[in-house]
Order: sequence, then structure tokens, then C-alpha cells
Amino acid sequence: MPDEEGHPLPAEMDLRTVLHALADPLRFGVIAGFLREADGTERTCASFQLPVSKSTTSHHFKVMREAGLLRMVDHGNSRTAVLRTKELDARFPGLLDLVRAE
Amino acid sequence: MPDEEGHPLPAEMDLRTVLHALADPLRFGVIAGFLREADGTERTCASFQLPVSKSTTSHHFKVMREAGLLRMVDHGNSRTAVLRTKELDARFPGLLDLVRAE
DNA sequence: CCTTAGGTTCGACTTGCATCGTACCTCTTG
DNA sequence: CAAGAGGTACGATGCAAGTCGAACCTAAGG
Repeated sequence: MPDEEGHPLPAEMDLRTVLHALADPLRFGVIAGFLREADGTERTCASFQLPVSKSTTSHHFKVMREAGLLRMVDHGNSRTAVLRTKELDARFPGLLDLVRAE
Repeated sequence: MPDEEGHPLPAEMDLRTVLHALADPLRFGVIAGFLREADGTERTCASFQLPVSKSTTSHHFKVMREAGLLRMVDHGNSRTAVLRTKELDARFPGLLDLVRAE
């Protein structure tokens, strides 16, 4: 089962849920943004400056987190998100490459 | 531009549109159904016996057709759908493998 | 201790999408 | 020509999802 922050294990990740998460333009842009950075790059939600309110931004990150795309890391002061590259490549080989190619 | 039946060329296919088409359970099931058959298999919309009305079935096939997943072939009496395997593999390598692996 | 920065949660609103029934189209077959 | 099979188009409806503002939480730093 997902942990207290809603992160599913790779085996629990559902392809349709992931596809739905990626189908939204803003969320797709966030994942594409991570793929343009070095693997393991951590970023705050705010750093993406999405053209929506803070609460909507939080909602989108929750969808990605619960789909298994992102992991939230607590740093005391600010929380950061990191793309679960390794786990996604193992569970859905080729998926991130498709996003990267776009 | 898409032809008169709404089939996009591979270059016109949009990944997000394809992901959205695949995110629906019924549509995902149809594509998965095609992948269980021999490549090039043609099937009528009705042959899937989706648990929805005829008009809803037609709607779902339209979404898949306009995303580029399916091509409709006119046979005079009945129209059949066929998965655009080659074009999809070329445009989005690995995508169909993900669906197949599910 | 108060302020600020970064996120979350909640309730409300609004848009989008799946769904349906009805009507219509085309081709085949009796 | 009428009837039936397979699909499409359209308008209406209901639910899911995106959006927002306001209130709240935690940690850092003056």
C-alpha cells in the first residue's frame, strides 16, 4: 500500500492512472521539465511557476505523486519533488523516453 | 491535416492526445484487445461488446481514431477498425509495448 | 515572537467528458 | 422496396476533474 504521503510502490503503479496524470498539459510540462534536468534533480513545486493558483499547483503535484511519477522529499523548510526515474523505467520501460522525445 | 475521416498523419499525432485516449478504461481495453490479436486484425466496433450504448461506443472509437490509434476501413456493408501498429511504433516507440505488457 | 516562504486542505464553482436516446445514413438481403 | 445490421451525428444530462480563495501548517530567520 502507498505510504503516508501517497507514494505507491512500483508494483502498485497503474498504467492508466499514470497515463491520465500525463495527459494534462500542466502535469506533462512538469514531467518534461524534470527530464530536461539532470537525473535526480530536486525542485520545489513553486519553481515551475505554473499559471494557476497555489492550491491548484498542489493538486497537480498530488495527482503525479499518487500516480507514482514524483516523490516528495521533506527538507524541513521546503519540500521538493523528484522524478522517480529508476522506478518508472523499471515498471514502465520506454514511458519516460516518450515524454523526453516530445 | 487529418483526412475526411479524421485520421491524423503520424507527424500530426499528439502524445498527450494519445495518452488521454488510452487513459479511459474502455478505450484501453479495446487497444489491449487488438494487441492480443494478430497484427493487422480488423474488427467491427460492435465486436467488442462494450457495456455502453451504441452511440457511446461510436464516440470512443472516434476519440481513438482522431488520436491516431485506429484506422477505420470501409467495407461497404460494415466498417472495421484496425490498430495502426506500424505508424504508432514509428511515432511513439515503446508505447504499444507498454499497453501490451499490461 | 512574529513574519515569510512553501505546501496542504477544504468547500464551492465551473468546465469537460462519458453517457444516453433519438434520428439518420449506407449497404445488404429477402 | 422494405427491413435489418453497423455506424454516425446531435442535444441533453450527470458526474468527474480542474480551478480558485481562504484558512492552516511547518520551518527558517530576523
